[in-house]
Amino acid sequence: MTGEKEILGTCPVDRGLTRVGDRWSMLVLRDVERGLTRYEQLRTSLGIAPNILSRRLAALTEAGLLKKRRYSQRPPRDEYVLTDAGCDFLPILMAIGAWGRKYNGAGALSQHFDVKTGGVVRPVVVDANTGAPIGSRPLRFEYPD
Amino acid sequence: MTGEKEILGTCPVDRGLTRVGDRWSMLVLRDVERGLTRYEQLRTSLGIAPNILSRRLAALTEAGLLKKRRYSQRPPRDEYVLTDAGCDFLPILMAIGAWGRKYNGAGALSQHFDVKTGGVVRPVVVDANTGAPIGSRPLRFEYPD
DNA sequence: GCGGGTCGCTTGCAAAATGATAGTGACTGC
DNA sequence: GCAGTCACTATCATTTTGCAAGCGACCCGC
Repeated sequence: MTGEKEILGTCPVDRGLTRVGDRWSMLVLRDVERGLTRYEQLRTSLGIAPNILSRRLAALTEAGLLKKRRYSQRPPRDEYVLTDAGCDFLPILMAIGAWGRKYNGAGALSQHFDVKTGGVVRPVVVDANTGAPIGSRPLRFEYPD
Repeated sequence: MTGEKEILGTCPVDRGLTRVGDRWSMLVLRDVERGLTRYEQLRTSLGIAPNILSRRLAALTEAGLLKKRRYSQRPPRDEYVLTDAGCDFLPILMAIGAWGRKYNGAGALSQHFDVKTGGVVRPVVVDANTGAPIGSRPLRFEYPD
């Protein structure tokens, strides 16, 4: 489906986008996170064409973000659950969501709340080493060579 | 070029992806961050077809992530620079890069360093309220309605 | 045991996006 | 003039997407 063969440059962003770099894939992951793990649930929630959904699910499975889980033997039916790689991608979706809210956020939007504190979650990308938000400190870019 | 008219659901992720949800757009932003702001620079760096690059630049400009800046009056030539919205998107690219490094990172990859500390930047998405990485605490999803 | 109904898809075909290649216009520098 | 650079546009083939219809394997009611 996807070629899976890529020349693979030195850019990690490119590497990441090779696996999930399209709208539907990300929206599928978002819905799976919300508990919509079955084909029909995803199809109706997203309003996506069935052949496209099949292809996205196969690509995401192939890419290692989702895996199939049999939830009924007879009739044989599978649902799609997040792998570790898939779970690790979710924070990125939240960051995209935060950006979307800020710059395209007119009207009422869905939100995440921290169960313990009850507060709204405000996703920010920080450098784990310094704790400082990315963009607040000067960075230097370095090529491997 | 892009329809620009969307029904706009209640999901902020969807809102975000409406503006940048494709591979080339993100790679363009990445390159602009690296200082490749001119058409020819972008085209040769990305290996993208000129018509596609034109369309992406127009879409990103329309979407408010880039703006044109005249750098030569005669001959009239523009370069593309990041707007505030564009700059705010960069941390997301770094998060995608971190994910790509982790799950698709064989071989030598380019990296960001903190100029002050000299250390490698490790982008993580945290909740600004608690400081805890997204995924480390239980969250609740809530629809507007 | 036959006629729905659900679920998870596949198939066929039209429409839209992408991509390769060639060309164009406005210059500059010689 | 004449070559060269830069930022594109135009044309067309290829690829991807999307819609609508159908299909196979069941289950459920009668």
